[in-house]
Amino acid sequence: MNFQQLRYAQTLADCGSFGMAAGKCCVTQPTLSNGIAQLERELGVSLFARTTRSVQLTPAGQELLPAIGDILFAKAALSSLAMRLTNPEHQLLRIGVSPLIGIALLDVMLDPFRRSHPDLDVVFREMNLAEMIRQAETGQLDCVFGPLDSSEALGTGWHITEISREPLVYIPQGTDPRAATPVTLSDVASDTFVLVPDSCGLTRTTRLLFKHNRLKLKEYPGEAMSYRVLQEWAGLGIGAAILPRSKVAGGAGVPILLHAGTDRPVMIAYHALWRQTAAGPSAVQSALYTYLGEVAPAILSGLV
Amino acid sequence: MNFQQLRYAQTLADCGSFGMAAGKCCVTQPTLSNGIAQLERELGVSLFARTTRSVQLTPAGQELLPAIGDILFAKAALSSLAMRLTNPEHQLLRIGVSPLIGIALLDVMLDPFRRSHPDLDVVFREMNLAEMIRQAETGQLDCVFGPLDSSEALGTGWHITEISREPLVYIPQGTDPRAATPVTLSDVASDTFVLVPDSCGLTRTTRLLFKHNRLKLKEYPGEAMSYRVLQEWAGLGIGAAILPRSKVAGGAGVPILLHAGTDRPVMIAYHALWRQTAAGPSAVQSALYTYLGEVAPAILSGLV
DNA sequence: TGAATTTGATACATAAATTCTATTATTTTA
DNA sequence: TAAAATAATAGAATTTATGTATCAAATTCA
Repeated sequence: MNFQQLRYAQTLADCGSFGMAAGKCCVTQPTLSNGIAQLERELGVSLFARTTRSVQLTPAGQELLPAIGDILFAKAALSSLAMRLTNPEHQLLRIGVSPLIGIALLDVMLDPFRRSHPDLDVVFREMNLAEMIRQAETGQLDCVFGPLDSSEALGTGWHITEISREPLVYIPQGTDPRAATPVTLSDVASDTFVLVPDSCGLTRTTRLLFKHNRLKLKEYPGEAMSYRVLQEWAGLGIGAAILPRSKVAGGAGVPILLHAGTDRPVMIAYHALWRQTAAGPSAVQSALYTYLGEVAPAILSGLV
Repeated sequence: MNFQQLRYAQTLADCGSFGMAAGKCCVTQPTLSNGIAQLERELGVSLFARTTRSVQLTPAGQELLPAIGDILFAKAALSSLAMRLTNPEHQLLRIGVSPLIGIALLDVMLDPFRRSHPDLDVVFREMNLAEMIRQAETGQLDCVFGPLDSSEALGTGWHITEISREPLVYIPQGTDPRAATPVTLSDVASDTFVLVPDSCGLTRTTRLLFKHNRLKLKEYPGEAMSYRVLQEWAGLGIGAAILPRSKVAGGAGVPILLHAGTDRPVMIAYHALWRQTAAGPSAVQSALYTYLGEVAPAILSGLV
């Protein structure tokens, strides 16, 4: 096991293709292919299910990928810490990201900011929403991104900025030939819904949505391991599902927007969140927070 | 940077000699020497101060070593997680250790336990006491070891076992030619004391000790970076110090035991701590907890 | 004071690994 | 059925890591 192989695995999970991941890692496709094979051999499990047309994470891969991310995060932290010892100008921003938003999107959003701060390292960590908030609280993360609710019960001293929002869509159970016209929450409240594990924040958002509309959410007892699996299960007739529009896989046709009581579509809001420290923010933190309020939403609105 | 080099650095920091560390890592001394040199070159800082007779961590090394430990901990977690996927019998115990106790000691203490559980991985993480307790609370660690006070304010559902205790010794300020007879706390309460950063638990223990005896602790404003530095500073006349007996470096002569009011020596107690989970402990956890109560103290009493 | 010992660094040859180019096998697409 | 796309394999070249032998410096002890 080496850091290169772990980076290959992380990139491949992002890209979904050996060739594309190889390009991103600046190596040839066989090199990446070998690296992944070697890592899988050492761990004793297949991380990726390959067909000649696609690559997907196996269930084992989905379980192990966060642990791989932890290693690379810790490595980046070490490098950055060392950098700061030789160059006190050097700054580090540690950012937590909900899997619902994903590192890839944040990476694009913060790209202009990173360019304008050459002495800055930004390290991302994709993790459980609750754990993320705890780490921001203890100063282990400088900023976290996730689907927060406005009614969020946070302690004092938090700053919160909405950076983007998008509509939620309804995935009907089975191959429901329903026209792609919006449905209201009460229309579908009698369905049984398949949910993902409550770590990214989507499950909690869904539950809160029903609660705020005074509806009872009927939950399917099993949990889908990914957004893709969620849709598969819905297609197989196991239950209906609710997803942000950007997470709906392409082949599914026109998505069915969810509406609350009136004509208003139900939106999921993504927030940036950070905690006010006693010492006050550093210069780079201040710059980031300004950027998040002013520039970032414009970039995201063109992407999501 | 690679995992081998990080392991070299961690082992070297433990051993204090290239030759011994090389032996522990099963490589030759030049290999380890090269590995360390390469790591230092990549990080851009010296981690170790070498003389021809000894190796010590530099201040930079002391700052970076925990980050190195984090990487190796994350790697062990990944390996163990993968192992459990192929062999469900396989168990993982994640153990947090206060720097005051040190991984080396725990390693020896748990050795018989590990031998009797072949399908068990034990990974150690040396860290801040407060952070450790938090991680035990959220289930990220199975058991933590540190100098807890009996008056410790913990939530409900915690188990706590004393595994060992040892006397505290008083290091006088300067080359005080005081006879090595015990002193009482009130004898020395007027001294100014040098302390270490409040992460291992010794500083908190010292403060509590004074508080419980209704004495005011005069603290030197700077912090010594290690127990060795603490003694150096005391020797230089910067202030007095209080240390567990096992942490006193050899050359200092007969240590001066601290007594509370009566003849009773002041002891520091080391505890094992774990949190009762809703699901109840696994078989291996139960076995560990029994071991900690019955076998471990006997082993430790012969070592500390 | 000086020889013996201990410690870490260096040089160089060898062994191992990584990576690349070229090619193959398989599946999907048109 | 041909073309295109994808991942795996083979083999050579390169790079990296390791071990043996040796050196330089400091300490120990007679």
